[in-house]
Amino acid sequence: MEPIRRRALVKATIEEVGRSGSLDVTVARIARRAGMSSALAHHYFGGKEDIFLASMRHILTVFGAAVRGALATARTPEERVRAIIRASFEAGNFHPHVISAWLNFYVHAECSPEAARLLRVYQRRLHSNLVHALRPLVGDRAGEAAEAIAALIDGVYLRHALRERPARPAEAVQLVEGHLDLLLAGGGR
Amino acid sequence: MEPIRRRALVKATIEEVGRSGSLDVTVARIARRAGMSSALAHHYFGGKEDIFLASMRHILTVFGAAVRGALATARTPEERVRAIIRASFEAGNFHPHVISAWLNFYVHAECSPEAARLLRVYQRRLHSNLVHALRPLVGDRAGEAAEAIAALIDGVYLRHALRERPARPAEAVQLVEGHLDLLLAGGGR
Amino acid sequence: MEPIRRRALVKATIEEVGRSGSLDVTVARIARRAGMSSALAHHYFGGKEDIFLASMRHILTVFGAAVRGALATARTPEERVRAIIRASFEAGNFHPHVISAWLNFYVHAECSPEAARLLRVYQRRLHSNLVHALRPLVGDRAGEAAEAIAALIDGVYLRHALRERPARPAEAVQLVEGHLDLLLAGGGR
Amino acid sequence: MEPIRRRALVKATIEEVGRSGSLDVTVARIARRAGMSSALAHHYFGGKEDIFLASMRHILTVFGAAVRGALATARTPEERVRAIIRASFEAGNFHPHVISAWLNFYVHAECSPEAARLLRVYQRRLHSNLVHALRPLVGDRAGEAAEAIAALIDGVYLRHALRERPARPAEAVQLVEGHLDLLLAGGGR
DNA sequence: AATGAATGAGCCTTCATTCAT
DNA sequence: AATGAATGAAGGCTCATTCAT
Repeated sequence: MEPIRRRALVKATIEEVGRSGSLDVTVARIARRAGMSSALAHHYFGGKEDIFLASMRHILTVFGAAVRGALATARTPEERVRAIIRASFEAGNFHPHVISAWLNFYVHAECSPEAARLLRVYQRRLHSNLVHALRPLVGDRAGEAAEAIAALIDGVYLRHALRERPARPAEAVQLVEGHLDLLLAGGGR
Repeated sequence: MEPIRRRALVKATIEEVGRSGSLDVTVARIARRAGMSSALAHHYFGGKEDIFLASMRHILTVFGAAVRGALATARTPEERVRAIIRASFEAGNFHPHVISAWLNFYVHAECSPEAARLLRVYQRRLHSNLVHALRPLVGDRAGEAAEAIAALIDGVYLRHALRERPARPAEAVQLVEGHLDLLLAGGGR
Repeated sequence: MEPIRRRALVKATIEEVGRSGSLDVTVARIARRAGMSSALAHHYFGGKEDIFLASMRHILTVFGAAVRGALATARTPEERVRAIIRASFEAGNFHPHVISAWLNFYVHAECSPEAARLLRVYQRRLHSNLVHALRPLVGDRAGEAAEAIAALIDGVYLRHALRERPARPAEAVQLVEGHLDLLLAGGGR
Repeated sequence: MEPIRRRALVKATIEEVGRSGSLDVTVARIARRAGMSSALAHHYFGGKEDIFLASMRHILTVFGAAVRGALATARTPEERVRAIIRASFEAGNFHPHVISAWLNFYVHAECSPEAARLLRVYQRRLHSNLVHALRPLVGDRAGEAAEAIAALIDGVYLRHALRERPARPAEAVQLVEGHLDLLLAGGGR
């Protein structure tokens, strides 16, 4: 039972946070959407913060899996970079509720050490993946390039959280790949 | 007294929200930091939400003034774009507390219509400034280019909110201008 | 549990309002007298106003039941009128706390639409009962007669709310029946 | 200045209490309607309760004056009784706001000793006036008769407080005089 | 495994009241 | 005579959390 309940709660949390656009959702609401009592939610997780952390972990895990999956089929360095970008805006990750929940958790990291830790892990992995893929393409400037692409990805997420639904993954990808195109075209020398 | 008190409250709000990295700060805390009772804070503003909106308005006003000031001395289109970028990361705007408060208000706009309205005004103005400056440089692609630069600016802000203090305006500017450099170098053709 | 708690709260409300002679009683006081936390009171009712309305509804229900019960055993029109009068001052209704609570709710109806609605229902039912019983006795003048008796009942209640305890049902009945006696004696012609 | 300000406040209080149908009106509102600051209201009266008491005193004074005036022109005992009844529903007293304020103060007496004292004075005077006028008409039964008429007057007031505006003095008088008519017609023997 | 029952803690907000000017 | 400025106190309400069943 436990894993089923936990999954249901995580899903409900993302939906509820995503819908309301705020972490000020009651445990009772989340539990109700997950089809159980709030007492049970507390039983399976320690408390509200733990539910949030589990949800954040889930979002980051899904994201990581998407990147890993995309990287597996990439053959060239350039393909690897594009794979990371595309994975970032894949349907599963780029759903309005998920975007909003992601942003809320992101901000929540400012006052939750554990959330900050999770986020740093994600950022470091993304950065390392990007650097690894970019090095053969731009050499020493891989670090800055990775930083710019990561910022661009986060910025696009941020701006989508406020936009009217639904999100347009294709546009998002194009915007970030536009930067990559410039980088590869002009940056060769 | 009223303008003095209001200014003090806005300043205290930004500081308190910035420090804690969350909008879950009590009116009492804000008022205490501003050196008054919470009753007085409610007297001068209507309530908590109004204090937040006034603070957000203040941040956006300061930002707008910085951009306007920077634009005033720019002579060429390229200088105009760089002026906007630099103004975005000017010391006054790019203070850790301000960054954090800005981000929190940004997210708050997801569930506050008035905050959303304020944000849209800021976004539209930034976009229009960028497009106006970019058109002579990249022609039809000014719209996309503006979108990318704006996303980059927001992304850098977002990532700085999580970083350990203090912020590094110079690095931030360089990151965004790096994109502009690529754009202008590769966009000639 | 719910019905038990609700009953306890209604009872405590009437007692507390009756004792203090005012609706300015805190939910906490009411809840404490009912043996629970104020949070639970808010849980079972929506808020203070709902607690008041439920209490008013209870008073009017008890009153209505008393009248219905008394009418059931009345054989003649005159007995019906006297039954209504006596039921109005029956021990259950004419308890000092109940009188005071009733009066407070009555006045509260001036600024609470739902309370006003409840009161109108009670008034209309009382009026209709009286008219129905009086018609065979005074014909066309049943309407005015009902109005006078109702006003007399309310006036006696009002004046008892201020009196030192305890109430004297017998005197109250006699006062109203005195009017009825005059009506029936002089109204023959 | 003082008497002018006090009069203005009393008038504003009756209007404000009458309009809202509740004593839960802020001193600030009352003062604003009276065209002054709430601080000044506190200066002239000791506090909120004193403003209420002065307003109540004013209502009772006006009422008393109306009765005295009416009694002055009455020649026979019966005329005296009718004079009292008519004075009770005179335009000045029977204005919707005044009725509502009167009722609110009446109920307030349940938890304000001084208000209770004022009310008792009014009640005693009314009772004594009625008894004095009724004695020549109904002898020993003057006490009960006075009680009934007083209850009827209060009841009519009470019921008018809830009614839709405007009040109908004529109907009110007729209702109470109807009782008197019965009393004099049937009570002679 | 699951929940209804229950509460302590805390926050926003209101308002009568005071005081310096 | 008059008021703007200021606050302490208090109340309604919410909610995360606990616990007995």
